[in-house]
Amino acid sequence: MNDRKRQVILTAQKLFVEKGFAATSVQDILDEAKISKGTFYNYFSTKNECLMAIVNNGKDEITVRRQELLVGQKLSDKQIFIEQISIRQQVNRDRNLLPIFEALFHSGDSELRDFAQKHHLAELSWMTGRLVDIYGKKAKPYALDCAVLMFGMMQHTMHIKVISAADIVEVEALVAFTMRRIDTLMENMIATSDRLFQQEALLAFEKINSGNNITKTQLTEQLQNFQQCNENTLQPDEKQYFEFILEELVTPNPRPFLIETVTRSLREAFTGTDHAFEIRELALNIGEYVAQLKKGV
Amino acid sequence: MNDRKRQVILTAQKLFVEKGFAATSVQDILDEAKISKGTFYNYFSTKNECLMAIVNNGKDEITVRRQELLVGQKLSDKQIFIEQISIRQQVNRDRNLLPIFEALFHSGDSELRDFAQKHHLAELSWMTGRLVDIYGKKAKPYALDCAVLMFGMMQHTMHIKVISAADIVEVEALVAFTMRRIDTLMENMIATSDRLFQQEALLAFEKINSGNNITKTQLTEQLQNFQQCNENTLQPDEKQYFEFILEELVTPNPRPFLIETVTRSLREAFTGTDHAFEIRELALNIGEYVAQLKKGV
DNA sequence: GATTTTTTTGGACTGTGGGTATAATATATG
DNA sequence: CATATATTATACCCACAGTCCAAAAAAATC
Repeated sequence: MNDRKRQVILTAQKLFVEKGFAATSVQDILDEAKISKGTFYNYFSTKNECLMAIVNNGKDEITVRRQELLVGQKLSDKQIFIEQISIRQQVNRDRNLLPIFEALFHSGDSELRDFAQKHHLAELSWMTGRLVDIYGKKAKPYALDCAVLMFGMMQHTMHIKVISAADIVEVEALVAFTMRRIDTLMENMIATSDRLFQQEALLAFEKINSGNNITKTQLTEQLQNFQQCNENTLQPDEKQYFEFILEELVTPNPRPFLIETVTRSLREAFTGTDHAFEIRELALNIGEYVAQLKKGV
Repeated sequence: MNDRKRQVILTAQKLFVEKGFAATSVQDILDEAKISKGTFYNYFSTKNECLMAIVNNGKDEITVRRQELLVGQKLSDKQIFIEQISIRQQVNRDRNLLPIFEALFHSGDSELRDFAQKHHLAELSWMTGRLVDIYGKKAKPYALDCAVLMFGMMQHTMHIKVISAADIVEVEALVAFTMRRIDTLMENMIATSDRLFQQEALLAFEKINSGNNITKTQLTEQLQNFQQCNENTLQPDEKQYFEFILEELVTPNPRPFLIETVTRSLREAFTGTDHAFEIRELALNIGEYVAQLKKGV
């Protein structure tokens, strides 16, 4: 993805936040981004595709930040989970993605609907896994139910808060409140063996979230490529991050923890710069590879 | 509302169910209902207004059927509540109102948004009141929270069931499942004094649901009017319903229970006939008046 | 039955917005 | 310099919401 295209995405995002998706015409985007119609339709084949790019962009941001939150923490830490959930709500709110995202579901366009559904199910699948991390193996048969319930409670409570309250919604307090509800529900559901979704459904969900595999070769190539392209502009200390990660990757037994920590620092160093996008994409792939590493062990 | 307009509403509804709101053009409605553009825009000033008429129509149906369920039952009966909730889900599903309704929220049009919000808040307000009926006075501070949570859980679970399951969703089982969750949550929230919405919010909600007042004069006029208009076509036993209700209304102390029972029978007798619409409107007003009666006592 | 009023008709017309097509121009790449 | 690719500007097509209006049909009124 080139700079120009990114610029267009950011412009479109800004307009969608301000005016809403439906109310923003392609012409508005052209005027604001100062590009011609031809260029726009060179980047995106439809207005919908532009929207999907924005949503994907937000999704990447969420994924990376969630990975980073877990660096050096226990998977069973409830507070971390609360923060991970909050990230989603915050990013969605900052970018006004909530209404946009919801609009996808109910748009006549089946392409958009499928896209939204896939994202939604991926989120539920992730939540289900995390709930098992937190409540342990005995929670597994009820985790999908609880994830669905939790998502519904949060989403709706947020919605009502937004439309009924004058004051700003404290996302993390809201998530924590919902989490306390899940504490109660999970215990009760285990005790009474009461659930709605069958194990089969869970399996179908698991498939969805199997991320894109990435090989060591692909990853090192990406890193080296970035290094070379920016050889002259990179600060010496910034270069060190790359060198360390590359060295660690070729080690017979790369240490996941170290890679994660350094990657996080790397991303922090580049936040707000012109390279933020590319670095995030790198971080995403590094995270993906590290996850594979951990699974392999 | 004349017959023709009703016919148009039903046709539009059918098309919206089949193709979705956005994907149905006004022209489609004209063709299907075999009316001209002029007529359509004589009835509704916009396509949105047509949609709102459909939604209101569904709402009336729900309200009347909910009233009828309570005839001769205790307000605290949990099963009745479950059925009342199920009615909403069923009517919405039959008429495909769910996606339509949700689409309103996220449409660029602020008029539609307000309309949807008002309906939504009214539903929450109703649920809040019913939860107090069921769990008693001590539940009052937590009833709004629980209503919001319950709505969110149901809506979302339904959504996931629909998009993930091949089999038909058993609405009532789903509602009952959610109700068991609320049993647990309510008890726990009371025990821990844990809630999110403040009392003020609840007061604001209560205002919304204060129905339209109706006077005894207005009601009797409506009843007599219908009687006269259909003097020749009404069966003798059908006439008896009207006569009884009218007599009971002028009594110094009308008995709510009797009026409700007879009204229900009246509506059943007319279900599926050409007068179903008008009778439902009458039943709605009778229910409203009876509610006032009960409050006064 | 004639007259007036209301409703309906159907088509022409406007404006907006998504998307296509294309010839000319600019920018990079080798 | 030459060739490939990206960008621009503009005109154009189509679908659709909504307006306008004069004529026809239907209903109400006398």
